[in-house]
Order: sequence, then C-alpha cells, then structure tokens
Amino acid sequence: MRYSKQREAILRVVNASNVHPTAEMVYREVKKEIPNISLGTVYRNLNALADASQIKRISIPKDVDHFDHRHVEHYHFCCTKCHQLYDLPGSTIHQLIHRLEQEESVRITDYEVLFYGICQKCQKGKEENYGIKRK
Amino acid sequence: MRYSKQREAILRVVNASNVHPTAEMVYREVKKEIPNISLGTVYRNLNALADASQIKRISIPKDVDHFDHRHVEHYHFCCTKCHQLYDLPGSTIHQLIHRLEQEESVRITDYEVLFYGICQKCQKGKEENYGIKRK
DNA sequence: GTATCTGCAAAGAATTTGCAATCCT
DNA sequence: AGGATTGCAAATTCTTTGCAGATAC
Repeated sequence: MRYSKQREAILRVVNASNVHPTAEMVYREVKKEIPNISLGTVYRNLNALADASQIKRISIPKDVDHFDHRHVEHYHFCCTKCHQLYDLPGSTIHQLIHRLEQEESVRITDYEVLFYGICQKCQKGKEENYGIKRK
Repeated sequence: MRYSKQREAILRVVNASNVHPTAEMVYREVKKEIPNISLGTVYRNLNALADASQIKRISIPKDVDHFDHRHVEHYHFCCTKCHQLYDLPGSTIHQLIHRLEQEESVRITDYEVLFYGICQKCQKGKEENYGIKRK
C-alpha cells in the first residue's frame, strides 16, 4: 500500500475520533483539510484500511457502517432509543475465544460484540436523537 | 400485527432454516409455497418480525443482512475465507452483561457477538465459497 | 366495514467502479 | 517510468415506499 495524503488524513481522522464515524462523517471531516477529496476515495480507503486491520468496521442493523480505531479492546453498545453508538470497556472475551477455539476447532482472528439497550441518558428521560435515522 | 399467510410462511422458513438466510434466500424459499409473493413483502415482514423480536437480524461487514431464529442462545462466526456464517454455542455472555449493566449504568436488552476467523473446513484446505460475494 | 397487508414498480440510499489524470517511489 | 491512487460520475446493489387492490377480523 503506497502512501497518499488522502489515506493518511482519513486514518488520522478515524484515530482521532471518539464517535465511531461513518464514511460520510469522515468525508466531512477530511474535507476541511483536503477540500476536493471525493467520497469515493474515502470509501476506498476506509475499505483498504479495514482490510489491512488498521481500523475496524462496525456493522449495525438498520444503520450504515461505522469505523473505529483499534487502540483499546472494547465492546460496542447501540442505544435503541437515541441510536447513539457507545463504547463499553472490557476484554473479558479472550477466555471465551480460547474456549471456543478449542471446542469448536475454529481459528478466531477477530470479533465484534454489539450490545443493544437503553443508554444512561435515555434511561433518565433525556432522550436525544443525534440525527441518526432508523433504517 | 394481523395474520397473513405470507408472514406466517416467512417466519416458518426462518425458523426452519439453519443457514441464517438473507432476505433473498427467504424469498426464494417462500416462493415455492406462495409463487407470487413479492420481494418487497419479504423485506417488510422480516423487518416487522425483527422489530417484534420474533427473529434476529445479523448485520455483517461487507455482506447483506442475515436473519436468524431465536431458539437458542448462540454466537455467530463468520469465516473470512469462505464467507460462510456459522453458529457457535454458548451463553457465557450473561455474566458479562450483568457486570456491564452495573458498572456502566446501561440497560442491555440484546446482543450480537460476531467472531471472525477461519472455519474448520478452510483450515483443512477445503475452502469453498458458497457464492457469497465479498462486498 | 375498515384498517392492515400485499404485489408491483419505481424510488431511495449507500457503496462501488470505470476511466483519464495525477501522484508516489 | 510505471504502477497505485485520485476525482468524478455513472452504475450497482440492497432495501424501502407509494399506491391500488385484496385480506383479516
């Protein structure tokens, strides 16, 4: 994979973000720096970076894909009320992975744990919809 | 939700299937029974059934959505070589859910655990691609 | 009777792709 | 130089939706 300033900027934006950006969000952000970048380029690079395991793709029912850096192990939590995507800490999953690899004879190289529920804010009644439409 | 023979057949197909069918697969299967059913009806009903928690939607990176019955608790495993979707047994996740609910003050109502890796068949070199294209 | 559901076809939304020009190394 | 990458726009793919007629209750 050859260097390009577009890809460098895209990776930087995903790494710096704490909101699990979508392709569109990354596009809007990178545009500030490279105004004539195209959305196609953003998609191409997000795919390339995900294939190279430099970022992680999060697929969510009824929503477009989100992308995430891979700095720390964590789970994802999707609030079914405000449709916001949060991180949940933890890496308890490794024991489970080990057990499954033994018992099921598969080799596990990656995982995605997605919880659904009601976030703290929405439980308190402060429900907000951050413009994320329900598919 | 009112009865319809279309929805009944769709639910029956998902419940009877052991391959986590896509909307298209369900459509092809139900068509054997109700030849003039439309794909739109299949989509509408899969959505309605998933909203009613009668079936589960599985969103996978670079693949269309799959649907699954909810008979037993299990995880999903996606082989990155043959792109086949398998079940993995277990429900170890409940302790984790409990802990996270306490510590993070969220209410968790559902979850999806998706592992990636190489399935048994592909490890043995018998890799097959079941016509599931890579997005 | 009437609200829900269906089939059909068209629309919509997200993502990919072909191509000529440009950029890395 | 030469292959990778880009911007642009068109194409593709999956899914949703509007509507008129059919169906459930």
